[in-house]
Amino acid sequence: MKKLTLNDIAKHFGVSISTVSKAVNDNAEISKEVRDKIQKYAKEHHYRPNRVALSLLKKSTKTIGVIVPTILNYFFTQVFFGIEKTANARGYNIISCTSDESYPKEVHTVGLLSAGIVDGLILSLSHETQAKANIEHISNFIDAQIPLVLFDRVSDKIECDKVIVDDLQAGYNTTKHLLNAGCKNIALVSEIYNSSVGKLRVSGYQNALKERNIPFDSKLLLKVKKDDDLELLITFLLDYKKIDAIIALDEMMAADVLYILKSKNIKVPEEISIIGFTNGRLSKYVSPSLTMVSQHGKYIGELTANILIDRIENKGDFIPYTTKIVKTSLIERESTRSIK
Amino acid sequence: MKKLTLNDIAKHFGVSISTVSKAVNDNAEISKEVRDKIQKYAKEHHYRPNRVALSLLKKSTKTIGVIVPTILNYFFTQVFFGIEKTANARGYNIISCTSDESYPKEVHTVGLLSAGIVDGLILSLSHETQAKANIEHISNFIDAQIPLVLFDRVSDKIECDKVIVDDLQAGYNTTKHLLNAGCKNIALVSEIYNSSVGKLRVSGYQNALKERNIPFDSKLLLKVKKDDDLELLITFLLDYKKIDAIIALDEMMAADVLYILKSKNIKVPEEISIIGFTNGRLSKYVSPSLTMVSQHGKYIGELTANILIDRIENKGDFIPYTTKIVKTSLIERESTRSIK
DNA sequence: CTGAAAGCGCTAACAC
DNA sequence: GTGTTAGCGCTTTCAG
Repeated sequence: MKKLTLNDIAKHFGVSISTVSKAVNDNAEISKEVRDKIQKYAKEHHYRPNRVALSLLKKSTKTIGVIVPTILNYFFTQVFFGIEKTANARGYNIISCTSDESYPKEVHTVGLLSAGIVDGLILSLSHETQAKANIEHISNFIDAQIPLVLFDRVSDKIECDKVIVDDLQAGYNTTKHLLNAGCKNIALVSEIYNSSVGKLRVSGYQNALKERNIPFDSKLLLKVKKDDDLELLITFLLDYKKIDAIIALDEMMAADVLYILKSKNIKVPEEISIIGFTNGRLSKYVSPSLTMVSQHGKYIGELTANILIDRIENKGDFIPYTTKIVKTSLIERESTRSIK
Repeated sequence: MKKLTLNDIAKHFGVSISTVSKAVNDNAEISKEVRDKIQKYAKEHHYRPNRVALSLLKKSTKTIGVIVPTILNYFFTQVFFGIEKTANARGYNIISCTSDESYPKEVHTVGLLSAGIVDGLILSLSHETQAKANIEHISNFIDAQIPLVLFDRVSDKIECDKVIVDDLQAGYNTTKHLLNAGCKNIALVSEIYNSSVGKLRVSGYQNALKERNIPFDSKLLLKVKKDDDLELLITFLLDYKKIDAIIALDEMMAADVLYILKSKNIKVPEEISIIGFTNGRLSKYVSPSLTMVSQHGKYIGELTANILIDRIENKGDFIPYTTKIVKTSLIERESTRSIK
């Protein structure tokens, strides 16, 4: 049985198409009998109004686009989960896309979503986009008058609603926590040194050091590229200086660091403490379990979706753009110790 | 600047709307000059044909729906990743939905997606749906003539393309592996005892036992409900009998079991071996690292998407439905040992 | 080479 | 209470 349309039903009963439309929408204009018999027929034949036609008419698709750099990362999965949940609760569907950290793919996807298929867009910039700092595609999107909310990986050059993690503070807090615990030489490993997020965390780290008059040593800042051998970099680091603690800007990386240290028979946390970012499942299960910074991904997703939908549904009266800053929490586990 | 339409451009040049349509589509019917100037204008003003209007006209949205029970699970995330990748490569977008293992939510979502917004659907049944075995919503969907591919959690009662994991064989293989290693009393913990997948794995487990004339002991089969205290169940199990090995049907559960055993000072694998299902990130990082069954999630996603898109693009000539069975691999790590 | 018109499925004035 | 009509943005015959 092919998809049923209003026209089909109208023909079947020998009435006009608008009568059927009104009937299925339970419009009181139509006599009770006619309404009932049409509704019964519609139900029996599983009539569903064509949402594409409705979208064209109403200029609203009730779907929102989501572009994240990758889904294979606990933080983004969490955010995505939060977005999906609140969007659904508010009657929206999600079109989900991945930029794979690639600038051209992001440009392409943003372009695609600007063609009227979404009522709004949630985006976290790809690493490459942030490195290039080329955001023309975003400006074009905004010009098309479609609401946009940026989260986590944002850009100052883009004017729109934003939800960000308090990464400066988080970098500061973690470092301070380690300093307070008696650590002196604190290294930091980052795979996202070009992203806004990575830079802020490093700044926070530097701020905490400066406060204690500890000079920043760039050799303690490990910038790890995709295919770099982390083990080798860590080996060099340990040869260079006695290290008390390592901050890793990613959960996997924190686990990798732990793994490498263990394989070198270095005791964690007795000899070196580790703190990682993104409090996912790994951190709890490795041993020693890892002290982590939680960014509250699910909450960020919910907040982002709510801000976007509020703006979608409020078109007309312009509300100034806001930037919400979500605080992080330090989840203390076994990978950090206090040096007396 | 509001979204530009063909009409706007037509007015701007004082030509007809169909001329503009042909011009932007680079139709040779239109003179080179006119084409060029219109194309130039369109590009400068970021004209993008409204995809909703196109969808209505072409009766094709170039999007496919994906409904998974949950995204917060490594296997489904992997499958999703595979789907997204190949769908994008073939020019399709993804509308992603989660059933949250809930029957009503699945019914609702399937209904939503049957209203013309997707060209096809990829679905893995929710736990509740499989328990209830009520699949009327799926039948209705199929009646609407929209291609459907089921993966992993499928149902015999539904006639459509399917991609499944060879769970019977996987259950058999894991059990046999443990038996060959000298294990006698092998327990199995499952949170998905109502799902097709869970049942098949248990059948495979039973087959392997039967082959060795080991009677199946239902007390060794732990059915864990959402809020059950796993630690307590394991304690009872260990009190009941000397256990040589535990098979866990989920990665988190395997890690939990490991955790519980360690906390009881039971050596893994010296005293008890563990094999888990779903080879995610956890398994590699816990210690001892876990021997796991890999279901090749990404490949399943790619395969599923390809089958669906082939069917979408082949409408007309009917190809018989296929069921593809994807074999699993056992990834041996440190949580299993051989008893001499 | 360009334009008029129909139509995808639906809703909402506005007639009757 | 029911029907007619216009139109959302686009493509595609078919005339001119």
